[in-house]
Amino acid sequence: MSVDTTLVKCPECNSRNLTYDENRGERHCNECGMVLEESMIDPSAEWRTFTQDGSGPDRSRVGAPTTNLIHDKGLSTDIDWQNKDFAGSAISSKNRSQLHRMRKWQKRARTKNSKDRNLVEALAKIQHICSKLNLPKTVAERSASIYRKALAEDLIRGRSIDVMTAAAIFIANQQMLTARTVDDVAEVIKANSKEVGRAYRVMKRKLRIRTPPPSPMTYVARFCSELGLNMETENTTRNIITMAENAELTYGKSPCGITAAAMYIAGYQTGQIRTQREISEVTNVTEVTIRNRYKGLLSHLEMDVDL
DNA sequence: ACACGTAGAGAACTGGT
DNA sequence: ACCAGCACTCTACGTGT
Repeated sequence: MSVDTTLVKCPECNSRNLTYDENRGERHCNECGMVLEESMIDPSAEWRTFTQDGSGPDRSRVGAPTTNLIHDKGLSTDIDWQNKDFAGSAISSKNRSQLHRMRKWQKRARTKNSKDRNLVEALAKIQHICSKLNLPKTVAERSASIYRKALAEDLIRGRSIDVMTAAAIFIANQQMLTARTVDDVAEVIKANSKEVGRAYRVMKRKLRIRTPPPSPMTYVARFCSELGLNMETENTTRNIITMAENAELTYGKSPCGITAAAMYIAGYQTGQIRTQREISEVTNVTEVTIRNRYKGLLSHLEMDVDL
């Protein structure tokens, strides 16, 4: 997290107190919690430096950086479509047909086997889904790398590319704490979230990938913003979650459920009341679960609230 | 409209065999 | 590899304010 004071003011409350969160690719206001921009430019380094300690201004750049998002990592050669030679003058008709054949074979050689073709399709899909979800490029890159591993381990065959790309993206999202839910990812590819969840678990197990256990805290900024809750309520929500985690009330429970319940309680404490229905719609947690969770929180934590 | 509580189903994890 | 038991959430419903 870095605080950026040079840019815009919050359109909601005119505060200049804005925070940019690299992981989420979001800028939000610290006063009112408004999310200002959701798909910002990923600021992370895209090329390496060649100085001794790896820092410093000497950023040598030879060619484009390699990327997991192009199936051959962007390292292949393209033959220009123009029938011009290096000096720009036209190529004779004799050589033109040869060039045409070369282009054709170059294209075929680039995507030579079924795995390559699968990868080409999957990588395009990953970029599409990530952009729909406003996920930063770092997440897309990581998803691509996970998908490559899955393909190498033969986990894709017999499963839908859509679902497997979604699963890879969800793993990356969990690792980078970007606060998207399985439902979010599944919705883009119009798949059942249970399928995506299943693929997600299979992938994690077979590739021995570990993701940090999701904390309810991850979703606070996003859900509070979507519910139009101010900073006071958001901070109160965080306090409640901290207490719940310290009291070990969160293990084995759905993190969104805890977040939902904490927001519900926080609303009554600060006067920014949202109905269970409203919270349910934003968090995708049923009202029943919100009730069960907030009852549990209230009975185990000492809080002064009248609901 | 909102909140509450319950019953049954289903998915996922664990531990046993 | 299969199965039973477990805690949790969801759907669907009736009831209460």
